Amino acid sequence: MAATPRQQPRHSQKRPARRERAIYRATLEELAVADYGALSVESVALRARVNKTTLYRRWPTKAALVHAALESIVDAFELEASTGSLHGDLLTLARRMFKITRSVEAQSLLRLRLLDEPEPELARIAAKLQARRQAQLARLLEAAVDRGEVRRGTDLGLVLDLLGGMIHVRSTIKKMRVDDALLKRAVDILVSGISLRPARAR
Amino acid sequence: MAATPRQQPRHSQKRPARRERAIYRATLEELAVADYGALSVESVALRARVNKTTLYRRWPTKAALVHAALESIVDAFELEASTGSLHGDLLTLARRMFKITRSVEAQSLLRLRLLDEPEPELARIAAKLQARRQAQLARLLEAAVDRGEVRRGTDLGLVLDLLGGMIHVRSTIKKMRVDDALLKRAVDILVSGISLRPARAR
DNA sequence: AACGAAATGCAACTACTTGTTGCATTTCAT
DNA sequence: ATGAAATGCAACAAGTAGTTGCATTTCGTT
Repeated sequence: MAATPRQQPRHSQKRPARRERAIYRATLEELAVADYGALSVESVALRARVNKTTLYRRWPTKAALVHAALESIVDAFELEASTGSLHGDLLTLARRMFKITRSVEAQSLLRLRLLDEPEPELARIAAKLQARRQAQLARLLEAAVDRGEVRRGTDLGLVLDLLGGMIHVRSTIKKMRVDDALLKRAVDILVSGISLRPARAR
Repeated sequence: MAATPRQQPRHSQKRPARRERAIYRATLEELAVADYGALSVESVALRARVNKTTLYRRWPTKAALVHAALESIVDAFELEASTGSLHGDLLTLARRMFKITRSVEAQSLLRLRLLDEPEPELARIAAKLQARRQAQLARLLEAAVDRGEVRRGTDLGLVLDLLGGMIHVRSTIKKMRVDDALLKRAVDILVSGISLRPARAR
């Protein structure tokens, strides 16, 4: 259940050794294509080109390994500048959401959130990471809201989940192609739905 | 890989024996709380109060068992009458979606869709079932569309996925409470987004 | 009610996967 | 160059998955 290797690494602790990072990456990659239940420490070892004893020595259990890999995810990213319009900002947001959705990190985080059963702790951590990421995304909308383009009382979290949920369902679950035209159509609908000015057909 | 028990049951074939149905149900229930990867034939046997040899004899592999359980899902349900307005019909649709989302069947279908890796066949079947269900749901919107309340050229599939995606993310992934007020707010946004008449704050 | 075929339960077993340990070899800060 | 820490390797122990033979039960048929 340890979140970090048992022994303090003697190398410079500043950045995790590249081997360690390779292992975390391999773990997440495995988790992006397979269940947590189906994930085996050996498969991670194989992918990371490392002996399985190495893994077992540093992380006593599968859960500990995944835990550490999770903690290694840094979810900071740069925020784009505001485009100056609600429509533009929401589209920027949608594109960013889509990009994130397809990442290895997001895929494995999803698997862990769905987990919840044998390792609730992992589900909790995954949830926290995703919440943080979502909060960052939400800031992309702030500018438009501050500009007063959005109808008062609008539930912004809901708008985010409408957009993000659609992207998630189409991309991850239905494995449909999600292109920019689709994102634009979705944003069109939502903008007409929440903007102050009466909706007009585009 | 057999979808049905190896031997023809000698009993009346009309309806599957109740034991068989109990086994399928146990399989889906297990699948609703655990990975496909973590799913074990023994756990299904335990839940169904049946000896594991019985399962192994009738379905040679775990995949075959799950396959059969999947096929046993009947996804017909009654369609509510139209409420006479786009808003009302969409709300009815949303409520129905939410109800379905929480069902054992939907939970296990989701797990199988996410699978795709060791058993693409299962993912394919799960996809087909969900598509059929979605098509049924879409019919709830037909009335409103026929009435001409919806803007021409509106991508109805997209609207469905906006709504359904949000419900899925909130309910299944984030495990947030989804109440009727939330559904109403979502429908409000979407209706203003797609209806012909200029949107008005409610 | 009685018979017999099919299905099930039970227990023992094999095969495979997972996790552990001892020892030789490599890595790396000093 | 040296030694402590980390790794690889191979052999092992433990646990889980799947199989088999046989006794018992179930249930349609007569």
